[in-house]
Formats: sequence, C-alpha cells, structure tokens
Amino acid sequence: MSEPTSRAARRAASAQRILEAAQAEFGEHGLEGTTVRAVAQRAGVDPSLVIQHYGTKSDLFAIAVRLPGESTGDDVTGHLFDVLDVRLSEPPPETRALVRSMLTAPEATGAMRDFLNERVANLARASDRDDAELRAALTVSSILGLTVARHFLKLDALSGEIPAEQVETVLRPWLTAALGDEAAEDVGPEV
Amino acid sequence: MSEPTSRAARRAASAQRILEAAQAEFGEHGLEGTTVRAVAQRAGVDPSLVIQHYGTKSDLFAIAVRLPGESTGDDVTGHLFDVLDVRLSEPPPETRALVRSMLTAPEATGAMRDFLNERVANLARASDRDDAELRAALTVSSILGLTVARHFLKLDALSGEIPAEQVETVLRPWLTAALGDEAAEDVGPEV
DNA sequence: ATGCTCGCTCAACAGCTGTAGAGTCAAATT
DNA sequence: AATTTGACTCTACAGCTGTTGAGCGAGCAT
Repeated sequence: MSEPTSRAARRAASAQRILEAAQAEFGEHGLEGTTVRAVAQRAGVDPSLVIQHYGTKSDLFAIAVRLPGESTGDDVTGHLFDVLDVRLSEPPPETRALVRSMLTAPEATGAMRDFLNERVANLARASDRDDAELRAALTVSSILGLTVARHFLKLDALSGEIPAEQVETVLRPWLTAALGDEAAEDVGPEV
Repeated sequence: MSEPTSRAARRAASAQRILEAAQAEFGEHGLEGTTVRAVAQRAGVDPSLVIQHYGTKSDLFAIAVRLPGESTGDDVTGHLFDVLDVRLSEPPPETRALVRSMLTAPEATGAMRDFLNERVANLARASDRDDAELRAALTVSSILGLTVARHFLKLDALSGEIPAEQVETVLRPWLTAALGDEAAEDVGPEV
C-alpha cells in the first residue's frame, strides 16, 4: 500500500520523508544538535541523499521551519500565536523546530524576532492606548513563555495532565487584561 | 597591577579568567555552540589548560551556570525570578548561559525545569486559592517569556530604549493579578 | 529487447571537535 | 646553588561533522 512505483512519485515521497525526519530531529535537538546522518537514518535513507534533495543542512533547516515563507494564515504564523485564541495543544513540527533553536541558531533567532515583532504590531493596532505596543509585547512574550514552559521545559504545573480548558479559563481573561480592558472586546478570534 | 607573582595566585587568576570566558561564550553561543578552543582563546590560554582546570567541557558548563549550586539567596536563584520584584536589567553571565542553552542542552533543560518548578511551588504557597499553582506557573512562565523576548530575542517593543520603569508599572500589577487579587498583598518583595 | 535516465548508495575527503600525554620553564624548596 | 615542583604550552589523535563525486541498478523511452 505504501509503494508508489512511479519514479517521480517515489522521489517526492523520499523528499517528504526526509523533510519530516528533519523537522522531528530539529524539533528535538535543535539546528546544531541535529546531524545530517541522524536525519537520513530517521528517514531510512543515505545521508548524501539529504544533501542532494535540500542542498545544505542549513537550507534544510530553513525549509523545515518554513523560514521566509509568507503566512498562509494558519502555518507557523497561525499556531503558537493565535494570541487570544491560545492553543495549548502540542505545537506542530515546524514550530517545535523553530522554537527549539531560537536561542542558539542565529537564523532561528532572527526569524522568531521578526515573527513576534509583527505579532506585537498587529496586536497593538487593535488598541488606541498609548502604551498599546508595550502591552501587546507583554502579552506575546507571555504566550511565548507559556509555550516554552509547557511544551519544552515541561513544568509540573503546566504538564499534560492539566486539562487545557482549565488553563484557558484562567489564562484568557488575564491575557485580555494585559491589553488594557477596553481592548478586550475589539480583538476577535482572528488576530 | 595585574600580575600577582605567587604561583597559586596566578593559577587561581587563570581559573577565574577561564571561567568568565566560559560564561561569556556559553551565554552567547550555548553549550553545543561553544568550543573549548574559543573559551581558551578568550581567556588567552591554551585549550588543554581549560580541560586541566575544569575536567570536561560539560563539567565546565555545569560550573559556569552553577548547576547543582544551592541557592545563596541572590544567585541565579535570585535574579531572573524575583517574581514580583521583576528585574529588567541585563541578566548576569551565569543566567545568560543557562537560559541560552535551556532548549538544546538536556542538563540545562533539567536545571531550568527544577528551578522553575521550585519557584512555582514557592509562589503558590503564598495563596490559598485552589488554582494557586496554576496561576503561579502562569506568572513564572510569563517572566521567563519576558526575559527571553527582551534579552535574547530583543523584541523591538521591549528593547533597551524602553525605560525599565515603564515596563514595570505595566507589568507588576498585571503579574499580581495573575496570582489572584487577594494574594497581591501577601507577597512581599522577598518571594 | 536495448539503451538511456536518474534516484539512490558507497566511499572518501578535509575540517573541526574534545581530550590526553609529553615536554618546558619559572617559581618554590632545600 | 641545586633540585624539585607544578602551571602551562605543544603536539597529537581518534571521532564525528557536512559535503562531494563516482558508480550502481531499477524505471523509462525507443
């Protein structure tokens, strides 16, 4: 069932398996901690094939985290940061890969900064307070911290056992408060 | 002025220079991104001397971030997380080194988790709400996110230009709110 | 059936890594 | 003054890294 015999199809399937393996490895060990050989092995493939497909390890990383990719609306862009529609579920592989490397890989740091800056700007635009930008930044950075603490550091108090609903009922009004109360209703589910 | 001629003194001075170089390098590039040779060069010393002094690269890291070190009261323990007395100044070298590696180096991840778990527990103890632990965790993770966003990602809205006081006046009441209002007065500057 | 195409593996490389051991030379001890 | 100590550097090595180029063998066109 899993053997498309067309040549092009098999090649595409290989590329896909490699990409998924890369996302998983990057998500677990970061850019520097991930080895081309490890990606290849996980994909059941020769290391050099990885290079032949994606050029360079850092090219592969850029693709794996969809680095310069414009926002489709619910890609990386849409997940971690549906700001007031905070998702507490496990982040998708690209997001994991990006967040995992954001403190050590310059390209990931830059991408994360750009992305968060944009989110802050969007969020600030919904309010007309003069400290709107600062408040938006606090909101966004809180969500970042929550994501890191829950899904990467796995703090006890935020771990899997805790139902997402409980977290949300506490979190949501608190985050809305961060924006200044009068902005609370202006911000719909689509931020 | 900077040449103590005693043998033991010179050795101690070397060790200190190496340690500081290590903290700086770890703080900039993380555990994996830092090379023993780079530390040595920064300290103006031969690479093997680094090993002779501190054993292994990962031993050096543990010492540089004061890994198992009991809390002196305002070490790593005291800085990043004076929870309601949030410091917005540049974190000290050990803290930078620890935070920088927390997503990629397992030992740093574990240390960070332990440390944050303890902080959450302490903070939760100050309240008697039944969701106290959850609220404490949200507070702590927010501060983590703020630190990362400001000092590591350098978000525009949180960058150096913004006076710390302004951030604090917005941040502090918001964080106290996270703990549930009635806990607000219970928590003094010493958490 | 034959020749070409091309997705893939094999083998190899140069560079960098952490780390060990021998050697060196000034300070301490006698 | 002669000897010992020990802080330091030099040299080296084995392992792993990303990446390349040659070769193989199965799918394709003829």
